[in-house]
Amino acid sequence: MAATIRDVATAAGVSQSTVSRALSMPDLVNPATRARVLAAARRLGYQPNRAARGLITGRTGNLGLIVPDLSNPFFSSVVKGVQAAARAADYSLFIADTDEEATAEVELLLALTRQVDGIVLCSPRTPDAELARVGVESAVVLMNRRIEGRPSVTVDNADGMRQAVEHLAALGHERIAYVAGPRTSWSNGQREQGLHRSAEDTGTDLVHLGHFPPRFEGGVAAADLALASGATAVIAYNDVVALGLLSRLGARGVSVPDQISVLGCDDISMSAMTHPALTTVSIPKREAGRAGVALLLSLLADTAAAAEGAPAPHRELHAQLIVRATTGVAPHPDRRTAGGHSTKGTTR
Amino acid sequence: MAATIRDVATAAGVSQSTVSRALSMPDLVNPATRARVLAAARRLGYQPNRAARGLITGRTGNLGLIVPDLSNPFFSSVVKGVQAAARAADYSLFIADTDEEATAEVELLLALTRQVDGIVLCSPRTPDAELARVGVESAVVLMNRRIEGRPSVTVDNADGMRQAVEHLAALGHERIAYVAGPRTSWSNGQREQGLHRSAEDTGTDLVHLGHFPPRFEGGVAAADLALASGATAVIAYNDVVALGLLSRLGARGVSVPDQISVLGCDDISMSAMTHPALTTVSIPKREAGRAGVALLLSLLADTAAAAEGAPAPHRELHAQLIVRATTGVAPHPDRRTAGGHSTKGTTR
DNA sequence: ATGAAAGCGCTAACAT
DNA sequence: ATGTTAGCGCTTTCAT
Repeated sequence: MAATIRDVATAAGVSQSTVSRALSMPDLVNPATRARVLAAARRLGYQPNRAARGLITGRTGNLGLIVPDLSNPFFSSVVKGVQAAARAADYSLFIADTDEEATAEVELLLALTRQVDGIVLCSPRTPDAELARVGVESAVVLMNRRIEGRPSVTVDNADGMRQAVEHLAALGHERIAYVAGPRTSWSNGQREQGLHRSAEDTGTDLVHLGHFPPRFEGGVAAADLALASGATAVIAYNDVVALGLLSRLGARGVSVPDQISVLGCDDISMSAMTHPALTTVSIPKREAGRAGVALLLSLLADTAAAAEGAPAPHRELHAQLIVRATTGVAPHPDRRTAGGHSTKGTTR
Repeated sequence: MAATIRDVATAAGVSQSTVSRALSMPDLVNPATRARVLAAARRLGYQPNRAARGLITGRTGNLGLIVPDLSNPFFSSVVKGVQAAARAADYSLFIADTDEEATAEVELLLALTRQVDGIVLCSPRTPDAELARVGVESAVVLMNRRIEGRPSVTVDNADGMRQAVEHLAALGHERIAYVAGPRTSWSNGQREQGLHRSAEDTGTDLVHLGHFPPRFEGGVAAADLALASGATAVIAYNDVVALGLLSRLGARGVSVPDQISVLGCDDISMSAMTHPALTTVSIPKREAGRAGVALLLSLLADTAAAAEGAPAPHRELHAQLIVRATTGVAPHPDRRTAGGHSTKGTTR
């Protein structure tokens, strides 16, 4: 059996309380006895039982994180951020993967709530109404979803899309296709809004394709539609879909970016490793994870304020267009100053 | 406050013991009272406090997983397998990321041990000797590392490499370069052994390059050495390194697989998404995760056997060469039956 | 079949 | 500055 606080107390010749205090409120004990206690603790390899502590303090020292798919590189990065922030604050982290199932989300939420002080719910698939109905004890921070009255961390997806459209418009593109992600995705909705607004502002035609599953195969399937649409540039719901586009376009012998430009979103690490590399709208994934934990901790710090009808805190992060040295985005084929394309332009 | 077992007892008009029994030993209570208890529990939204239960049963119902880097796609897949298996067995999962730091590994091991029944330690970076010194209460299963007397799950890396070499030899390659991974990696050691043995068996020249960091940049850095080595085929420590090779070779205008063949290892999902797709040695990552949990659970089931000097259980999984439709591997440039290369062969 | 009571390891009043 | 006591929510004897 592992050493308990009693063993340490006996070994140090003091009472349990003294041991407890020596460990968690060091200034309240005599330096000499504290030293004795610490020595005994180390000698016995004592590790406090956090479950027992939580039973009385009401705080578990654990946080929970629920994500749709751990093997999706987007979520891996978020998880990494959450994990780092949790550890820095001396919290342990429960992680659960729902396999994209909305029902598993509520289930896990309920199962976790008793074991943690707070939960980060990442990119929830559960409908707003149902999510509102779930009453959990723990503090819950939503990530990549905004619900009025709920703490949340989001990214300015619409602005990210605006940057993308303005970039393409500046390069002379007049007709842009968007390969849409899942209908139920909040992020996709935000992105569509941003696209439509900035397409209008820049006087660009926007062709809406999909919805497609947010995977490689989604991009493969969308490629032919994108070509047929007459668009000279395609924006994909995310980088993985953009990679699918690149693959299918390559297979059809269509050159990127010479014949058509491809733009991704998320800035997963793979997006920099392809030929050509992807121009993409970078989402600060790790930062979002950190921010989620920070929000959670602030919520836990003053539960009083939370009980009062204080407005739910919300943190919005910035999305940033990334253009790489070699990239899948080029000027409109007819508007290039360099190369022999200008002739072609006047021929029309 | 959340409902406790007392609240349920009061609501159902029975004692705490009866509620407890109704929930965990259903046959020991009268069906009628059980129904009453369950109804009350549901009505109050009762969720048992697992920490309190663990305090008395000595089992936490939690498992721990320690990995070097969550955002590495290899580990994401392993995590996914562990997570699924844990959930299926009604265990919650603590996950910790060490950021590749060996010291963090021991630290986390110590911190986790009190909160979990068992731990999967994935691809440990800690030296054997130090790892042996760490005495943890919980059952620990090693993954991707074999230490005598310790339960572990490994993959037959050497055989995977043998398959790769035999494939290349059959295609006529006579000189193969290996871009080595980290010196301290157990897997890399296994792979090197397999490579050397099968190179000898097939009468192939093996050129050893590196060690290189197991990242994209590692492959980029190794590409020029590989070209200069005179090898007609390169095997990379893993797929990410192989992608780095592809990138740099492409930048130098070297055609893959026409001029040089590239082979990866791990079968991360990205390996199927490139142009050309990677031929790779597939490691059953999810399966390894599942196997780790299975081993852990069997260990927990009969702690008696574990206490007796029963041999530490070990599970070895199979690695499998994957050749895709379009791939980065082709026959030796001089030995191709199709195309105009045969002339070139005789010219020499 | 059910209830009463003890106790898991720990912290937080309340003494001293 | 330290010790004593009660009790967190639960399971498990031991009675009944």
